[in-house]
Amino acid sequence: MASLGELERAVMDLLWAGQEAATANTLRDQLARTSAAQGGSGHEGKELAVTTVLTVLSRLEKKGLVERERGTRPHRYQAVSSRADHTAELMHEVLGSAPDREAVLARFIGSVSEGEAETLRKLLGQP
Amino acid sequence: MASLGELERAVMDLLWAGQEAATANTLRDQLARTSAAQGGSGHEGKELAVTTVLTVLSRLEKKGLVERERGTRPHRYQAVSSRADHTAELMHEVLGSAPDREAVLARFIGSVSEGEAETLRKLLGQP
DNA sequence: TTTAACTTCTACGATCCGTAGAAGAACTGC
DNA sequence: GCAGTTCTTCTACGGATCGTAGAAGTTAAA
Repeated sequence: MASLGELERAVMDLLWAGQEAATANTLRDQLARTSAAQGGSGHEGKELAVTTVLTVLSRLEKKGLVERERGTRPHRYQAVSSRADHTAELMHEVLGSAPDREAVLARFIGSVSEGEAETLRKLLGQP
Repeated sequence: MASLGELERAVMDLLWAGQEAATANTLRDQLARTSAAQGGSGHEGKELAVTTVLTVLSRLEKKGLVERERGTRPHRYQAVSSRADHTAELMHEVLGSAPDREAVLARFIGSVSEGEAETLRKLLGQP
């Protein structure tokens, strides 16, 4: 139950990019600008209705990806976890469904760049 | 475009498990047996119509996960790549969409079991 | 207290997936 | 060669998810 739609993903990207919690209106404007100019993948320069953004935010909330402050008047929304955390979690999810985890890891490592391999070695440290 | 439905996944699991290419009928029977007894997740003991299996196989073929021998009379189907390869590819796909790959890897490594960390060290070898 | 901003409810069309019947194509035994 | 059987393709429907947004209800501001 982890897959996101195109607009849902665009919204998450904005929430992950900004450090502050955002309102639906802010997000709507950012979506309108994010953005024809950028190489943004898909959801660019659309003038969306605010209700559209609110619906998407509600769905993201139900999925546990977003939380909102209900206290403030324009509710403020923010990502529950960082993009890196979320992505890493997704990777574990994908990996977890395999009965041959070690084989998967082997293939995975096999096609990682040398730079990243180096990073991984550092992260793994000594036994 | 990588996510699979429940039945699609069950079929892939069978194709990945068996080493030989299988026919729709074989798969149908295996699906009927794979199986109430097993802890199979979801798609168990259903008596499916063969056309149902064929439809699913066609969809998997369109997605590039399965290929079929059209020459033989009952067409024979097999997975294009091993489960491990496919899963590793999926992991790369998930990772690839992130601008902060190293951060993701860090989180990922952070929540890997010690046994797997050991495996990873071996796989990475020396610089 | 009227109005403006904001949220919730409801809904519709598109796509995807599980499911399968109907119709068409090919093989097999006579 | 023909009839019956087997197999494939085409078409379709119902449920779920997602993009999209109007209508109605609620709260804050003037």
